[in-house]
Amino acid sequence: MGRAPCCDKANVKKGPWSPEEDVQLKEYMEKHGTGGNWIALPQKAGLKRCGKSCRLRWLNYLRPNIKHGEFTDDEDRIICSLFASIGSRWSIIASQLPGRTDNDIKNYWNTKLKKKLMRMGPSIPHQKKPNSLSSNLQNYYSIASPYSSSLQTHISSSPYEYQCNNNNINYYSTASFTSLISSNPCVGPMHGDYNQVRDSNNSNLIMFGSEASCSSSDGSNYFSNGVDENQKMLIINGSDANGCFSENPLDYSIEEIKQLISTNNVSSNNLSFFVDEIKTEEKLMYY
DNA sequence: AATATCGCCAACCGCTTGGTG
DNA sequence: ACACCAAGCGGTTGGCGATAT
Repeated sequence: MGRAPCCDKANVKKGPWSPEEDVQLKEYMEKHGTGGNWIALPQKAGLKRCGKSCRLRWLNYLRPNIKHGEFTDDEDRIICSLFASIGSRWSIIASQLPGRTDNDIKNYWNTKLKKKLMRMGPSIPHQKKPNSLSSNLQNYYSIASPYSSSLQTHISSSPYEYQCNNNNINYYSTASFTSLISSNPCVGPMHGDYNQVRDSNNSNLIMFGSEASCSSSDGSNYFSNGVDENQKMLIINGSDANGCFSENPLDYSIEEIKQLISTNNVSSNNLSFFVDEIKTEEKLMYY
């Protein structure tokens, strides 16, 4: 017993879409939208296609504001960073890259980005050399990328970390961002405003700062300081999404972080991170 | 010049999720 | 609580152009 087909396979066209079909679908969508039912759409639009096929064609290619072509370095970094923390959840990753589709990002990762990273080894662009403080630490790292597509704002936890090539992108220190959110309760919820460290077995997750989503996958269900046994997660300065941000994670020195790791029984074997000096502050990066 | 291999990406398949009655 | 169904999602495939042999 197989799964019932979603449409009459004998009477639907498969394979690449012709320009005529594209026009037909686009015009129908612009006039009527889906009407909340993709399955019924092809017949209404006069297309000999399966509803799923129409949906995919619209979402991945025809809908407005789709961005095609080369990925920027910033996009690369966001993808790497999110992949490191949540894995291949392409739709979530895509939600942080305006104009990009999950399919596009998935293809890009599988065909190019993964290979590019393998060529580069554990480091990725914007890495700074570990300084003397981190001589006993490995130099795995990735960027911390607090990011919000809803604000169209890429927020760095330090205004000094990223090259700003685009005047439309604003950069905030964590402190100024916290203040921005506190004074604008209508802004948000924000997603991914956090820094993490994982050990090399990918089993211990240490989370700094605040997190805004209500999904548990990124640790946001664990808002208080302490260790979560199931997730093997040490939350430092955790807080919730609704404007309730805690103190700046940069306030911790590396010695204090080590102390927290040790007193909370998080295994420090092969813990892979390094400290990056920005001005006089110590900053943890995560991989 | 002919053929094989590679790289890319649009599209498909089927499982999971979430809404509804 | 349960069944049903459409949408969402991610892994995989197939076709096509580019490159290598």
